[in-house]
Amino acid sequence: MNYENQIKNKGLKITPQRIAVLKYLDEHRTHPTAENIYEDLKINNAGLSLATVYNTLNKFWEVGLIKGFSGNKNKKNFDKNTEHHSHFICKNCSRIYDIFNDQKIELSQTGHEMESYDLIIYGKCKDCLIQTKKEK
Amino acid sequence: MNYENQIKNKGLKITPQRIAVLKYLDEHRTHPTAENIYEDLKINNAGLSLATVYNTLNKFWEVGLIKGFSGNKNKKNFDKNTEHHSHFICKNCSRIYDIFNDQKIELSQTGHEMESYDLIIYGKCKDCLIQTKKEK
DNA sequence: GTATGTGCAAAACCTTTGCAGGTTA
DNA sequence: TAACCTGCAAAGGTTTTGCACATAC
Repeated sequence: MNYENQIKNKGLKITPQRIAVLKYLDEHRTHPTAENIYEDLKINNAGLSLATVYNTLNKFWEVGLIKGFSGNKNKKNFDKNTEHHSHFICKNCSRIYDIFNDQKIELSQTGHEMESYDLIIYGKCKDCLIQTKKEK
Repeated sequence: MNYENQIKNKGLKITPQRIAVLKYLDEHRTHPTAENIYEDLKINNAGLSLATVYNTLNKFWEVGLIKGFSGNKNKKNFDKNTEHHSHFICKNCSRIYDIFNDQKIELSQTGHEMESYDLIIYGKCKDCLIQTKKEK
């Protein structure tokens, strides 16, 4: 489905800014922050403002087009919504990896009702592990 | 183990402020924010500053005495570190529940090395579910 | 005695908001 | 046309920092 329709299907109006942000998130699976998106897009979209990026991200999140999560710092990272995946954050290089895992998260006998979850796994990533070994 | 020793064992100096913060987190399993802690403690610890609460929390987090996570808003919640537990956040009432689950989180065939994880489950809590039923 | 921690206020930082003007359906 | 969206600048809220003083070991 093209970007216009994805936006339209959620009952949102189509604007060039929204298309640009959605396209960006679709093409950059690096879990960018609002600022990352703004910095990259403002070059080609003269006049795009950071406030609009935030507004757009929040709207998209609200309707489920994307997901936001709090990674390393106090910044939020955004991700085009691909259901049921988790994130691995390397404590060394801070890169964020997608983890597609068929592990089912369960909420046993609590009486609560699960709607969604965020799973963030911290550790040392493959690349940094290799680097460490080389240094030894 | 008493608070003094827990702090000392991590190589940190013992100060009245640190003991107070650690004690507070031990006795209040409500996942308070830095501000919650500060507001409650300043009554009995005249002169305790918010900056010190932040410094202390960050130090404790660094050495693993406590854990921080980003719950609902843009605030951080803190938690005395009890290994292997997750959090359930009610989308309705915003309460945060501890979930002790023997489910093992695995990181299959990625090549990365897991050190820890944060699992936050969102949904509707027991109490709010009952409330909803009553209203019907 | 030296390294570390604390308190204060200011700064830094991220995110939201009000409003006027512009755009979409 | 009516509702919605954008951009700007300003405000809001949270967290960090610099520095002088105090404290722990």
